[in-house]
Amino acid sequence: MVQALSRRDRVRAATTQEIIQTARRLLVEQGPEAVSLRAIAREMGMTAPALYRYFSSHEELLRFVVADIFTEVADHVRTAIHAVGSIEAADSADVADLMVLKMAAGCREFRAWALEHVPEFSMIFGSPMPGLEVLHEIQNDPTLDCGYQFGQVFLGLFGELYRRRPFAIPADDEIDPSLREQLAKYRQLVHSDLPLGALQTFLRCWVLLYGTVSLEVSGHLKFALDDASPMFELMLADMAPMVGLDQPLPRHN
Amino acid sequence: MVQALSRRDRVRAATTQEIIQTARRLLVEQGPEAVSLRAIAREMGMTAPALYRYFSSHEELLRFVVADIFTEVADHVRTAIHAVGSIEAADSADVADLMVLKMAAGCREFRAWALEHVPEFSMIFGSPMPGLEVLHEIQNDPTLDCGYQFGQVFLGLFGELYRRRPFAIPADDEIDPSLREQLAKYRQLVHSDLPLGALQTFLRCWVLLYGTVSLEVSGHLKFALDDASPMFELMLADMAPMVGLDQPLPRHN
DNA sequence: CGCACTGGTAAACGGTGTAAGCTTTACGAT
DNA sequence: ATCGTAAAGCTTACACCGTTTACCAGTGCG
Repeated sequence: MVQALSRRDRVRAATTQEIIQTARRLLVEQGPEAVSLRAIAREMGMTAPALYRYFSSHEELLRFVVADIFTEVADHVRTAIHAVGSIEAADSADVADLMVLKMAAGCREFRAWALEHVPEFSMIFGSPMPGLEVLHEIQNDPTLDCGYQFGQVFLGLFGELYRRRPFAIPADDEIDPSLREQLAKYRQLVHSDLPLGALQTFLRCWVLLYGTVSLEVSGHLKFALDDASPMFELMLADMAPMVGLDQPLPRHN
Repeated sequence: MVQALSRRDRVRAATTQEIIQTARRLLVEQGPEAVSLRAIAREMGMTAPALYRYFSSHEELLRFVVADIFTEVADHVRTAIHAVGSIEAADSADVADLMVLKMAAGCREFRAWALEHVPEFSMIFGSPMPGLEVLHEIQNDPTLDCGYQFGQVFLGLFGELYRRRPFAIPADDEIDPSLREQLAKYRQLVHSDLPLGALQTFLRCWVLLYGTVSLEVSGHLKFALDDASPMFELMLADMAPMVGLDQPLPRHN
């Protein structure tokens, strides 16, 4: 099924990638408004309409940029999780503890990456992309897949934590019926074998993590706090009991 | 000190208001990109440069729009809180319960307003406005005051709840020193007499509420849920113990 | 009356995304 | 090896955008 790439196709892919990277550089160096077709083309020694050979519109180009950012943050979080230690190297009794450490490391890395990459973070998690409703109908939307991959990083970790050291989750019949139905659909979508209650807990954790980081990064906490890191740690403390810990998610030094 | 407005000044204020309302209408009907000076002017039967008689730039106009939206959502929440019942009419024993109902009503109204006014919500709580850092140094920035007023609605309610039925809060020396310092500054800024621990709890509640609503409105929960209302209710259930309740924040019918 | 100010205009500058058409280059199949 | 074709540039053009400038019709006031 998969065709070997011809030389021309490889050149094309390389150029496509270069366009995306140029767009990202402009985003970081000069802000979101600077990411114009003309600016990108200028930066690459081309003219703006030439970019239409690679992307059908400005918006599509941006969606590829978003996808690129998504995979980067996913990689960062994955790496941070992995750096905590490997499961094989640990005593089987310590494995559960290790998973907890990985969880904390993943969350903290997510925040750290966000704070170091504010424009990128705003791009992928900021206000709804123009034409978001339509976006869900697009077939080859790269953001969907990359967003999915990103979610899998956290969900995979969460699932493993649950398997290694099961914590209290609501039984199926304790879950709001409407929510239960949606969770079932979601479980199927992400090919998970976790109980619905675990998925509910997972989503609650994600809301907590996203809300805290997003609020801090967007600057909408500045009215009260200059440095929101203590609030982030408090959030982690809130998250701990959700996954069956008495202690806040510990630091891994 | 306050001068009576001359007739001309009243006309001017009315026109200013009409510009803002036109901008809001365009925002709602045609999305954020449609709020251009030319479009506003066209809509009002004027030309774009005429708007410069009222606002010094496009961005300043937008900041006034944001301020307008802020006061509207604040009014909505305030009204919803008030509609639950007046304190005078209640038995003194029921007053505390009443405050809890008001709290729940305020949070739910905030979400309801956000869902009914997605473009406006994205405008005031979305990704950081271009040049946000500078924004804090502007003197007559209307968004600062209106954002403050908005915060006071929730903080006032929270404070009254705490006074009527004090709940467990961390003592000053249990608070992270860095956070304690910032909370002290914040308390002074908002002229509150609440203990620092209460302010910390308040901010945690706000992070929870904002994060949940923002995630839902921006559509970044769609990957899992079509209807996020059950998650919102779960969030309210999480919030309840923070303010000393065993039961989730009850509904007021 | 004359003067200054207010609130509008049109024109223009440099910027944007995008569409259309033309040219050159280079690959692939015959 | 050649020829057709498609890819990947280019230029030009259009309709927008925010903003500045210069100009002009009123209005209110000394």
